[in-house]
Amino acid sequence: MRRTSFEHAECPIARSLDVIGDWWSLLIVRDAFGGKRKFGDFQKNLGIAKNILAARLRSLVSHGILTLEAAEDGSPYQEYGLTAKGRDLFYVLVALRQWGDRHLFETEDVAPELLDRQLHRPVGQLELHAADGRLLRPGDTMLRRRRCEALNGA
Amino acid sequence: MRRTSFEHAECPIARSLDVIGDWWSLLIVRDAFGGKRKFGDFQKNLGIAKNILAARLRSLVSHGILTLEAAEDGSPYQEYGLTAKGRDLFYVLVALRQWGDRHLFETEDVAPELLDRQLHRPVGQLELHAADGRLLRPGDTMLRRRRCEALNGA
DNA sequence: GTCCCTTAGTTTAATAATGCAACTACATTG
DNA sequence: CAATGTAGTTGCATTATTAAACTAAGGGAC
Repeated sequence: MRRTSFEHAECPIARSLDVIGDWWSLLIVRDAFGGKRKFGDFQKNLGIAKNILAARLRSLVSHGILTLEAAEDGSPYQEYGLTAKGRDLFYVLVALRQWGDRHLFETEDVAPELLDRQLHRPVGQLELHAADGRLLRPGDTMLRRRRCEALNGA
Repeated sequence: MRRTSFEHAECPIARSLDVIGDWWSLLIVRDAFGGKRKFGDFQKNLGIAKNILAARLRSLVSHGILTLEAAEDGSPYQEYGLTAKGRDLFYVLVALRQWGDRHLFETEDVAPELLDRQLHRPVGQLELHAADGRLLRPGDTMLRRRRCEALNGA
């Protein structure tokens, strides 16, 4: 592991990156969203070395992002599935997808489109709103260290 | 570089991760949002090795996420600043922050709070909306390979 | 100008992570 | 029972990261 000094970082971004900030974890989660469930599915689709994939899947399971359960379709093997915590990475994946769409594609090659499953129409951009509903843009926010009630006794 | 097979991946998530998916780049961008601008600021705050920081800053500049310009405050050194492309990583950082907040903190240790700079009140959760305004949740989306106009001549 | 301090890196050598290929284990198919 | 498919593990070479020492350039004190 790297960045040991951040293991108990107070910053949630650093903590998140310690869990899913490596080269493969988010791609595995992306494929899990895409319906992949078996070791071989991930391996073939990602082209990742099998030992690395095994280590990543183990890590994701140990962090409660994936579960490893017996397959329901009768196959004798086990399947990896997203937990609620793993499904909640949806917004991280969408943010990465939309940033990549906006900044990493030329007009020639076009990214696949993210569609609403009901309407089959493109979804909007991720939005962050203030308490009063105003749309917030980059730089419209600040951080405040939250007060720790545990410090002064009760 | 790793994952060379994904260098021209059609998936915008994979492309994004190729650019900012390493262990340090997003933390550097986070600190840039926090006002850090000089090499030493990043180095002290992150505890990163100086050669790695130099390599990452070079990479971020070469990808158009940071710029390296003469400092405005008269100091003889240069400063790193976010470009529009870099500022647009805001949503990725917020997504990681909110996921970490929700899943990586116990009741005892609390993450710093993201506030609206105007109201000084906590911001809402990132939202993804369908074309008709419906709020979309994890799994409510699908992908469609966009059609390539270049293929059939005109 | 010389000495020393700060800033911003580079270089070097040790350590850790990754990738590749071969191998194991187990269950099914023929 | 041999062949095949799935899910890994093991060993080794390659690559990335780290820490520490080193370089270079500017500024201030004298």
